[in-house]
Amino acid sequence: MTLEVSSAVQDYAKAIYSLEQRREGAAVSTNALAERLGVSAASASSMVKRLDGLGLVEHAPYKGVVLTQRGAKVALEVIRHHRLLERFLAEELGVPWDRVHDEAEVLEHVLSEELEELIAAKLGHPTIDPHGDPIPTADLEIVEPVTVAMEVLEVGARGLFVRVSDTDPEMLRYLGARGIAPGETFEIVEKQPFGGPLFARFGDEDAVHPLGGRLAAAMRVEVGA
Amino acid sequence: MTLEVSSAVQDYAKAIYSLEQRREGAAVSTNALAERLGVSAASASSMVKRLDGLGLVEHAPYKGVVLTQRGAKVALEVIRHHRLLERFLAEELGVPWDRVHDEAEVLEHVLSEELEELIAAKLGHPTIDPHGDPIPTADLEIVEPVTVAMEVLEVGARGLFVRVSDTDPEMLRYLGARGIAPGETFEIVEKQPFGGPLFARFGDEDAVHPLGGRLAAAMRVEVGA
DNA sequence: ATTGAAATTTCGTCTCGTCTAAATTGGAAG
DNA sequence: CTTCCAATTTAGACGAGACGAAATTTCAAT
Repeated sequence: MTLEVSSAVQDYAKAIYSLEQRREGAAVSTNALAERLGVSAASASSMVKRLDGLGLVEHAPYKGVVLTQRGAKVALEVIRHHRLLERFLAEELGVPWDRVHDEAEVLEHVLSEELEELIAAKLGHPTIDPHGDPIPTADLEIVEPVTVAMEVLEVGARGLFVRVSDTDPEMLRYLGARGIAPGETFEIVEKQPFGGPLFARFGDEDAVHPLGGRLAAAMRVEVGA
Repeated sequence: MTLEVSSAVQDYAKAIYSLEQRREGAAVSTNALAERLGVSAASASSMVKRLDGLGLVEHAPYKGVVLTQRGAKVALEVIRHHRLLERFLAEELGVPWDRVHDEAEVLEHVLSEELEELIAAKLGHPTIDPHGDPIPTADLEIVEPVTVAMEVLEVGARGLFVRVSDTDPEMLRYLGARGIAPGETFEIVEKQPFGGPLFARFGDEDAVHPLGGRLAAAMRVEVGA
């Protein structure tokens, strides 16, 4: 068995963590993991065995995988690095928000703990990244806010646009070009039937933006207020 | 033959470049390379073959290795990353100068060209790093200033402390604790015989500092007023 | 209960970068 | 001109991480 928590191991831990979130804590299938990471099912399967050997996951063969305490710690450490870096790149270096994800994806694995701390301090210990994703604290606590997809809302709903997936640059550029970012309040002014687009006003702007398809699914909001 | 310029390949190119500098352009021996990188001679030998296959070096078996144009470009790109990062870490994040080297050593391999440019711009396109080493320009030109080791100087010599190796944190902490950094003028006030230490005054301070052994060898200076 | 498709794992192989041990070469000293 | 030593290269192996193909398991549908 191996002893090192390599970049690859970190990526697997992060992916499992993220898939566990989505599936409400249920075991993560090898296939889902493979797809998420863009590797073959065979690769994911053998890597899962390694993670098990490292004590980072519980693996019930053919039944999926669940992070252990230690595995979650590895994942949250990398996620903290990733989101702090995204925030840092956006805020201190002016990297456009549709590109911070890819940059952070490689930097996250080589960020030392000292540098992590210096960056966090410089930013004033932020709690969310540019896409609205929460940043785990230094002792790896994280609060996932309860949100719903924008697409489920009905006309008249008001709320706060909270977060959006950081993985699709296209989508982020689209939102960015229209000045729509997490932190804005909104109101649904119209909704087309049969899963059609909805139309929303953001902040105190007059403009009404059509939101449909994958976009309305990716945008997470807090309702009420 | 392989096609990728991996981190390892970059490290070898960088090491060869640095050893070529030291040996005034002469071919670099496999042994010197191995020692520099902390790997076995066998590893260096096989890697040299790969670099040759990649067109990054000319390898005359048993005679040593010389960087090609392409190889030098790879080396200078990494050196630019390294030194820009050192400067950035020191200036923007307050990393102590004896630690910037190790941080930069890993970050240099994952820095994108966009980020490199943003960092350079933010720093105002600096030409030297915190240890006084010149930073290659964006089109990879570099000017190595002509310097001599401080240890060869005689009493009465005046000049400018220009650079010091970034690889020995101990040494850097020692100098830092005494407020001695590249950019300071100095004057030699005393020199002990038989390769003994010399004594120098820096800047407009009154304090006289003894400098001997590896320290006086590592400090590079420009002489003459 | 049986069967068949889908998910998963196993098997054998590949590249990268390292190692040790063994073979080879070059050059200096006699 | 030989001999011998140090430097170098070759040979063989390994671990990490990936792959495709083949075997296995699960599970839903009959």
